[in-house]
Amino acid sequence: MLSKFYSIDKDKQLRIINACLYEFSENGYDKASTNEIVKDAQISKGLLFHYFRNKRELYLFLYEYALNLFTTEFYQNIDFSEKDLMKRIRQAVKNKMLLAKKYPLIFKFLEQAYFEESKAVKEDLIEKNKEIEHVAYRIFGDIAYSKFKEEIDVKLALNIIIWTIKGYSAQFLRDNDLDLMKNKHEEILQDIEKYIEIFIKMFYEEE
Amino acid sequence: MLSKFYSIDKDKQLRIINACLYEFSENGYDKASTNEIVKDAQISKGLLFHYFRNKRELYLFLYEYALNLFTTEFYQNIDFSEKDLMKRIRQAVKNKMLLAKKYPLIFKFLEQAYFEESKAVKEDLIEKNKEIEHVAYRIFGDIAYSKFKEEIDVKLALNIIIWTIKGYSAQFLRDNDLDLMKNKHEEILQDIEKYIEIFIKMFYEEE
DNA sequence: AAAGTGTTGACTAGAGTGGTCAATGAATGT
DNA sequence: ACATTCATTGACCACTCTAGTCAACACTTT
Repeated sequence: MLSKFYSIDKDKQLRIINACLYEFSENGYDKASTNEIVKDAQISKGLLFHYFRNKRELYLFLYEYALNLFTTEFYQNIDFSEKDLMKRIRQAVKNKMLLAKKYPLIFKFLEQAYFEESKAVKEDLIEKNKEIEHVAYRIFGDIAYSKFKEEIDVKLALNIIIWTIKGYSAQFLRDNDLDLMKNKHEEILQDIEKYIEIFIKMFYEEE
Repeated sequence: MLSKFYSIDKDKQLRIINACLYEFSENGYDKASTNEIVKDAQISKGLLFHYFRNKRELYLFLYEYALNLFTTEFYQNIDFSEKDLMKRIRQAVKNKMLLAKKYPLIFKFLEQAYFEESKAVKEDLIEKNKEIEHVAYRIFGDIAYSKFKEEIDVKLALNIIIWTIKGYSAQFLRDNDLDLMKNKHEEILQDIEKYIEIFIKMFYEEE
């Protein structure tokens, strides 16, 4: 079915993909309009449904495409020989930011898909996520947790770290446009660095 | 205009309010249907628009109503003579939970309103929030920050604490139904307590 | 020139929307 | 008993927008 889509002009392919990413990330599944997509991609309505059986199939294809592109590139640039948690986290944050800069549309789309509530696709998304969830925690897998203070519950500490970074990101994205992020690259890293320093003081054994 | 609404039967008033809270919190502003509301509240379409000029006015009234009810009751039960941050936070968490239990519909509605994206009301919400934002941070206003370790940046520490609690709540609400929360009251408090203990160890001067 | 493929966009049938208004019912004042 | 006022109804309107279809056209390839 999708072989049709893959065999067409790369330019057109990208035009369609980008139009979809934009429309879906801006409006969510239900409110996204295929009419807008074809207008934006400069193709006819019929052609879109020639490539994809229906809206749902289109969305799920897009999700897989975006997730795959993002995660593979993300993990390629993680140095798994580095066993220190904080250094690993620095890498991950930096990595994610570079990717958000490189693929802003995909980043936005995935952000929105994370909160997608439409009954038409929600279960499919959950299903697809299960397949890769264990991969996501690879970052915290082979870490030298011996550096932690004995009295600290590592699991709780990890949660604090993750939630802090998520909280910072959420606040940042609320206060700034994604396009603006490109310029604030350094600022973000410095902010995160401050938190990481606190975590080191808090959680690591003093040497 | 609203005097009409306030002067009617209290039962009917509540039926309308609850129907609105439910419909809006379940679907967001745009997708919420006034048809569903009147069906649920068991009144006629005309009557709803007799009380409220239009959908937007209805929503904004509801937001003000919900926010007001929630915040006043919330702050009434905060002991402002207690100057220790962690104790204050314990109070706040407990308080919010009791309110979520007492007014689940309002809680859900406010949660959803926080993420409302509809162009029709987004700016109004931001406007209304500005009015009370400074009130929200009263909790952290008159606190004895002298207990903190000297080398800790209090502002960053506060963010970590807030984001951790938010993160925990978000995860909990994702994993559990709101109705289920009633039973897990104690469990939640115990979980939060563990994090608070870590924060005390991390941020407070040892005595 | 025939056959096959890619591509178009006008069109359909449907669902649903917020909001209106002439008509009724109930209650009150005279 | 009548008139006036008010609350309440729900059929109805005009409209928007939707996902998806399909006969027709254009372009290659045979």
